[in-house]
Amino acid sequence: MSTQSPLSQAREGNTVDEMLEQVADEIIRGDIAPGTKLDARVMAERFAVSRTPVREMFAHLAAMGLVVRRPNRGVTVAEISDENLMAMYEAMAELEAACARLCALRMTLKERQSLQRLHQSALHHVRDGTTDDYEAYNLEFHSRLYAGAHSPCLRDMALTTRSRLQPFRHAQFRLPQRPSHSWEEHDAIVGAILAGDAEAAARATRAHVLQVSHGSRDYLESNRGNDRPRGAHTHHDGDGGCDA
Amino acid sequence: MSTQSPLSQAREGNTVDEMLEQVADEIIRGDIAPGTKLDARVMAERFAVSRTPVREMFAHLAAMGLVVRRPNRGVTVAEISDENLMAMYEAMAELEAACARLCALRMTLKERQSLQRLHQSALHHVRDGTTDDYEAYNLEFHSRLYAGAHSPCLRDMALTTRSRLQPFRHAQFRLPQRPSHSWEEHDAIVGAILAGDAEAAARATRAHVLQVSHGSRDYLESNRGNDRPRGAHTHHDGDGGCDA
DNA sequence: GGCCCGCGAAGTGTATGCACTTTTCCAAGT
DNA sequence: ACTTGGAAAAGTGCATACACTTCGCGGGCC
Repeated sequence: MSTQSPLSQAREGNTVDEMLEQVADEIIRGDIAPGTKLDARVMAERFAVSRTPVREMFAHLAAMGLVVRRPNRGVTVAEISDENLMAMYEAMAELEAACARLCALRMTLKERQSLQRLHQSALHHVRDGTTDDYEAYNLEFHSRLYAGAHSPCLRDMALTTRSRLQPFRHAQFRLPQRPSHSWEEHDAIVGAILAGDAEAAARATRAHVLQVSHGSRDYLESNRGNDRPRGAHTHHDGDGGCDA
Repeated sequence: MSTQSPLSQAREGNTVDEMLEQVADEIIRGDIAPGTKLDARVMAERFAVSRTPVREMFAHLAAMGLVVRRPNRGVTVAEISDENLMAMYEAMAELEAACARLCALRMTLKERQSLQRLHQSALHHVRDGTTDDYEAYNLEFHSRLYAGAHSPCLRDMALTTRSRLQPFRHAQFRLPQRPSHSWEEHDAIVGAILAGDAEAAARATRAHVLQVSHGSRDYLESNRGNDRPRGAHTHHDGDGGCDA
């Protein structure tokens, strides 16, 4: 969108990346529900390009794990089985635990102070109870963990995995007492990091993420009966399905 | 390859994937050196296809991190700076440590026995000194760690990261006493896993991988002066470069 | 003699067309 | 009436064609 370029062909650095960012965001935000089929032609029309760059975007989305491409049957936004969801959360837990461990060892003084400030200032979100606000804080908190590890590769893996999990985490904090529990778990993590206790930070983070995963699973299960009765999670999928 | 289909168009499930597997393998095996430019046209001729599927393959390779695509300037097989190499090894260490931790907790009896057998039977490779044999054992050993964690997502991440590291590990075991040291480090890992000591397994694995990373770095540095004097690692690359 | 500008060739990115596969729907048979 | 075969339509995948960008080179200008 934005600058309506008068020319017609050859740029790529803009075309595909812009589409990719936009569509990926829509999937991650949940605007496009898992299981939806993405038609290459309507995508092409929507962005006023031909099907070729759309196909390339699909390839990127598939590589990110946000969509699934089956040989001659088009692409659908990824739909994760319960087992896979738990497996991904488990990987996420290990990833974040590793980050937290490194945070405890390597965060700069500024980063530690900033983390603590962020964490403390979020306390009123817990009381006021604005779910969206807490979710924003939560996102930022975890991002700080990824960054504080000072390991770009780990950070990227964590961000990627989080992106793939994001479509399945919506309304995660709707459960009444979840924000307060979450904040307390964060508190343990912050404490361990500030104290420089690497193993404790790892343990606390792992526990926290696994706790979140249980929330996600319960939330999904409670919705299985109402929202989509025709078993949307039945594709077996063979391998783990989280190559990324 | 295999069945030389007489037809001409529309199959994808074979065409791109076969090319991808083959080229990725060549990059991983080091047949194509890092920094080499891959010409889309000659690729197309080589596989007797048009440039379209070749481009798709390039997209996949880029997503795997094996090649770098610059806007209008073609693709080159990935060349990793020293800092990025170390960062990737660090991530690898955390990934493998997490796997080892889970191995200690969840490996079946059969897996434990099989791991120990593999490890013990490799002892003679250390003495006989066939580097290739030891490397094969080493690959298998680590693969068992990934699998034994029973976490498909972690396994895939580990395999992906290993693929990206592989081109830079060649002749890693050429250093005289490396196999013997490596075997002893493996021994510590196996011991911890068999004993069910999760944290010890994680520590031992992390230490082992970091040890390997130092070997890789030293090997690269010792070759920097001779093999490629015109500084092949100077691209700054901005972000971490291991989005996976 | 050295630097800069413009032109040409090589190569990348996108559009379009065509071949094949899958799916759907309708008709004929049981 | 239900199932089953097949044909048409929809949609994916590849090839080819074309537009634009980048890099290299030679001639003109300082």
